[in-house]
Amino acid sequence: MTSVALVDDHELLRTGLMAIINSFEGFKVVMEANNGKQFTEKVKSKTPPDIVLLDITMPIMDGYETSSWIKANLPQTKVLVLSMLENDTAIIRMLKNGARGYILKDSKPKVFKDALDSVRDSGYYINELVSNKLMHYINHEEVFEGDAYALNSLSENESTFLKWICTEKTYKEIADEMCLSPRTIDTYRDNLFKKLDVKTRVGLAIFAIKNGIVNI
Amino acid sequence: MTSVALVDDHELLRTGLMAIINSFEGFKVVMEANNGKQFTEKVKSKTPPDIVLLDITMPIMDGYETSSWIKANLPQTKVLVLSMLENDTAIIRMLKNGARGYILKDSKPKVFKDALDSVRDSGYYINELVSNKLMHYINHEEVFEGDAYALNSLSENESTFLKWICTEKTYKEIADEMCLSPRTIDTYRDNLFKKLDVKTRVGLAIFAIKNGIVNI
DNA sequence: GCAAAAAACGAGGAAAACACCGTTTTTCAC
DNA sequence: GTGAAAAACGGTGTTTTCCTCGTTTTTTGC
Repeated sequence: MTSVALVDDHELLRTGLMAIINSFEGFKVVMEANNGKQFTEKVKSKTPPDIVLLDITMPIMDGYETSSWIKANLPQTKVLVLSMLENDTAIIRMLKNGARGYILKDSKPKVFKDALDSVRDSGYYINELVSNKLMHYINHEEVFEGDAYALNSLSENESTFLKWICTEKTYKEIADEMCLSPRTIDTYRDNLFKKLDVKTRVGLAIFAIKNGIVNI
Repeated sequence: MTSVALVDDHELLRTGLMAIINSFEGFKVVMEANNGKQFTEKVKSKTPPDIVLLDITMPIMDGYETSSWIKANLPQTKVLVLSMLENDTAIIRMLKNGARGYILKDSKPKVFKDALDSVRDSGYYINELVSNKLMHYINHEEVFEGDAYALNSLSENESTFLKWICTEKTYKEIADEMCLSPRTIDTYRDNLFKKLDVKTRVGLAIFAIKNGIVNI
């Protein structure tokens, strides 16, 4: 019997998933959590699950962090990402953080079953989504290195700044909110322009939303 | 037996929901659709369902349109909204378009059951989310009128403009793309600032993304 | 402790965004 | 075809954003 944990902030989706998974031969849901933080706490007092079904966009501790944590602390546990995000950076970043497979929330149940089977049996689920990104990654490593690395290397302040970016505040007002000089905010912006390869504040906002740094 | 249709583009969520609903005493899922358009076609050859569980964000024909269509064409069918969107405009707009209740996708199954029961028995499900918005709406009708109406009344050009807003192009470049004078683009922007009650381009971009006018 | 790297800060200027004054052209009901 | 409404357009000035030249302070590796 393969044990599965569900980590997703949508309780209704979790309930549905649990029904589906428990109906699959050989799988059983043994743990649920609203976010990564809650998972790390719950798993302390339990046997780690074989597979973690992990969402990316979650409050408090998101999927990126959670996957890294699992990779470092629960070497026997395999992460299967279940997300709405379909963009290159999110996929590559999760794979780099130790995920064994990546499926979209609007997949068919058949795909879902295949993914679980494959992760259990071979340790990985390589679908077209993942293989395409991997191929592209091999051929354009520099680009993804820059992008995915940047996403991983965002400092606490830069993440906070990106949240403020997605508001109507001016940079001066953001500086006040973050208790920093406007000039420092300028530096943050210019660094992020380079890191994320965008040229305007709108570009930053779109990036932040696309990658789940802010939830709107 | 109350018949239920599921209209949502996330197949996995639909499968889970179906399992949950069929486990409820007295409810049965009789129809599924990926979007509003598919629903309107499927329902032609069938008995209309008693309740439609309707998502907002969908390709081709979204929840707003679908709810209006149901209101006009299937007077016996009651719409219960199941969405991720928690913003005032979306809720008010769906209620105006005939929805009988509005629950979030991260609700607990208990809430979900209550909502279905209530819509079946009394025709409505008034939870805190809805009653708060309704109360606020009563007291600030002009505001919501403006907001919800604006969303409905965006012209073709304004929608196109909002798509360009979510890029890194300058207004001058947008003017070129849309074959209009920069001055006209200025007018579009100023009108939308008033209509949507925002002050900056970032505000416009967030609004466009939040309300599904652009898909990122 | 010391050099290197990273973070925070400063001044000044060009470009874009925003605000306010408007006019001309097009559309459309009557 | 006429008047009203909507759409497109113009000029000017302020504020914000973006860019370029930096310096000072703090953190980090050795």
